[in-house]
Amino acid sequence: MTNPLDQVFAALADPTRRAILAMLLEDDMAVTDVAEPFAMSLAAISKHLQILVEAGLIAQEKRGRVKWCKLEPDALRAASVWMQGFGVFDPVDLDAFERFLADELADPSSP
Amino acid sequence: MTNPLDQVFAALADPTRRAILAMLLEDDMAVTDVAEPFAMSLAAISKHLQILVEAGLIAQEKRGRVKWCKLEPDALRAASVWMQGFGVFDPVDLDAFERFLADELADPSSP
DNA sequence: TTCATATTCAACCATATGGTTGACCTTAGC
DNA sequence: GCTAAGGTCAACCATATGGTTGAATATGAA
Repeated sequence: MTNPLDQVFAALADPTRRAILAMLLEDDMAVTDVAEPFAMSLAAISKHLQILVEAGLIAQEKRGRVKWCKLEPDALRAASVWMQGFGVFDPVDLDAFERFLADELADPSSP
Repeated sequence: MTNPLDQVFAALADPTRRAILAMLLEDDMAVTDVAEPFAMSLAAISKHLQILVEAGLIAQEKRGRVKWCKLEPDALRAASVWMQGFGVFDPVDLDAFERFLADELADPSSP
């Protein structure tokens, strides 16, 4: 799964990870605090966070023995832009969007 | 995976399915024609289409022996709204879209 | 009727995913 | 130094996913 959009959408497909993103929207959090409301092990949450990092959706920074997690909206933006190409048809940008689609279809790493 | 957003994002996580959606943006298509550009069996494409139907992203209608597939953008819009809940971008961020396109053209290895 | 086309079904396979547990490393505090 | 807290790692397990093939079904054409 090399394609960045693959990783972003796959990361968003899990409700635990979407809930984590929503929590981080409020504020930056430590890994243990992220895990607290969930009925699963810390290791499981740690894995979810790793997936979010690899998708570019969050960033982590270690200060002392605490690892802080913060939202990283750029990857979300790319996915949102992809989706909005379907939902919103602006005559001005339709040509550009079609070029983008042609590009994605032509890319051998994609389909 | 009961949550509709789970299904929508999981459906979008596969590059074959995103390419199918892009094709259907052009026009409605029969299953066989959808499958034509892909290097995989018709049965595999049939499964991908079923996943897109269950996610609400496309609809299928059988006329004669041909089953037509058409885009159903409402489910996409729901996912888009979820992402916009993060508030980090406008519902229609054409600037972001243009930047995204520029990046795409500059780096064809990452659609 | 007979044959071909369009599509799905069923069984199977390899790999990915999401979870567990217990051991491990690093850092903080006493 | 000793102990505890914060996280990760490794091994494992069950199930999901994405693909295959061959048989089956339904419709259209001759």
